[in-house]
Amino acid sequence: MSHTVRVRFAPSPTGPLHIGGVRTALFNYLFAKQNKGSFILRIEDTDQSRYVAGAEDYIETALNWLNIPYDEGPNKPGQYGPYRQSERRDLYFQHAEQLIAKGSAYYAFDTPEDLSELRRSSEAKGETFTYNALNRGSLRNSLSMSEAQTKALLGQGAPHVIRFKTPTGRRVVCQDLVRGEVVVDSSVLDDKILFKSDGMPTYHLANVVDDHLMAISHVIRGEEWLPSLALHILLYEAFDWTAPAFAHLPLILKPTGKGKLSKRDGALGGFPVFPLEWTQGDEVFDGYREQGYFPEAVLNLLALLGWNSGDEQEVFSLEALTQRFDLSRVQKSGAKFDPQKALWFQNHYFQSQSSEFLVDEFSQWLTNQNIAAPVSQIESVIPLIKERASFIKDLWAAADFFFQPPTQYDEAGIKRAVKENTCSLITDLTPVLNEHPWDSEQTLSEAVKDWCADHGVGVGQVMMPLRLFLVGAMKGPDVFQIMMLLGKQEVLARLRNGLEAFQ
RNA sequence: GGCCCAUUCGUCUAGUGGUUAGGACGCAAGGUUUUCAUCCUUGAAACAGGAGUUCGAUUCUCCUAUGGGCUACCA
Repeated sequence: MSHTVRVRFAPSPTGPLHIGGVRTALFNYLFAKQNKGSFILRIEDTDQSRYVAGAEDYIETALNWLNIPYDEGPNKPGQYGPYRQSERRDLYFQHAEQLIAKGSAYYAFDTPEDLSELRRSSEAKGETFTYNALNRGSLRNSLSMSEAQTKALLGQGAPHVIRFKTPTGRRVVCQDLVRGEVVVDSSVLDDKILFKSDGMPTYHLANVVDDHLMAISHVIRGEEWLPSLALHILLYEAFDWTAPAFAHLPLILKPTGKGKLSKRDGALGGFPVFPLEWTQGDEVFDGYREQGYFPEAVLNLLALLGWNSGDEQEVFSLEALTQRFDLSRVQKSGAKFDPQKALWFQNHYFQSQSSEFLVDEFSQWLTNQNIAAPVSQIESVIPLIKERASFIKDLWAAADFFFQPPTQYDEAGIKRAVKENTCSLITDLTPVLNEHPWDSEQTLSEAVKDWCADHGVGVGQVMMPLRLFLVGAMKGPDVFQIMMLLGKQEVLARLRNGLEAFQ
């Protein structure tokens, strides 16, 4: 096939996009880019009752933050607009009527109450009510009524829907790019509503009409749509249209427990489920961006959920993914989300950032926290603590002692470092430090070690309390590096504080 | 219940009709770091079960089990 590749991401603005949706968007984006095609954003807002203000903006912002922008969409119209389904309702109505004219659809006047009553009584008998060829003849629709009756009802403006007249006894063979052949017997399908009584289409109609009208070549969507695939194939047939190619992506599952990942799993498991923070009422849902994840880390971890390159590479830039992505290597089974691996990816990308970038980001963070710190100090500190952090905010925990003296000393550290003779040792060592020219960590280190040797003192007996007094805990980079950065006056002051605390 | 999809270490996964079934995350042990983190080395850890096809099945087929999805005038 040499057709132009056009794919779409078609979320419903009913709330924030979660990472499953983000992954669908990513796979669509990758497929479009690697085939020099177009990535289209279509907003599927046909359910007015579930519409959530702000959700569409959220989708736009999330795609931008992740650096996977669309080529055509609501805010970047191409020649196939509009890109919001609510703005295309006439199109759907025309096409539904077209189907009726062809005998592939019909009007139905059953009320929701009628239908739920039918479902209830079926269930009571241990059966399932299905609106299809078996009973459509005995329900209130244009198939069971005379033409005059139907016309009269329509003329009165009686509430009605348009249903698909599912062909019976068809063995519908669907081709899926990740699953191969999926066969469904059309007799088990029900006559799905295509057009609702509120004047809006359902997903099934809108989706098929739009994908056709927008010249979509490949439909890449979540596995939750696989059961509807046969219906969609039948709809393309009824319209006499060529169906696009389909690929159904495996679902992202909860890290523990059962079922697909959902909104509240994040709070339970301590990891974000959403790319960006989202507030709903008084509930706040965590976002990767707000947690400090880098977009490239999020993209990478999502890409590896349900796809792999076939070799042992796991770290991919967006460019590399665009090169290597392959629909046929998409996994068939659902993937449990692993928050630990997410952290690992973030750490990896954090470590590969330049010091300049980290200095900028950390300076910004400090400013936001109202912590004053000279840039020169930050520049010196970053290389020393970078490998101890995975997020910008971690840098503070790893480096706070560079900017302020310890206000308390870690209990376990005291136990390890402070012995009976510690204070006298440090007291005796102080003049040595005071007289030292403080020219390099090398000579400083030699001076302290020589002193230890001269006095028959184990180096550890001195190093441990030095660290504790300077840092406040048994952590951090090399003690002499810390001393050089802090400067003689500050070091001596902290040692005095320490001595006071433990004398 | 019905329909559809799936099933390799705890998790994400590679893989083949004959392999010591490979990697990554996590975990454990050791080493480096006179601290912590990093890093390095090593280790434990899997083909859901049963039939069948075959000289031989983790690989192919069927059944069972388990998991997942769908079953709305939601998408």
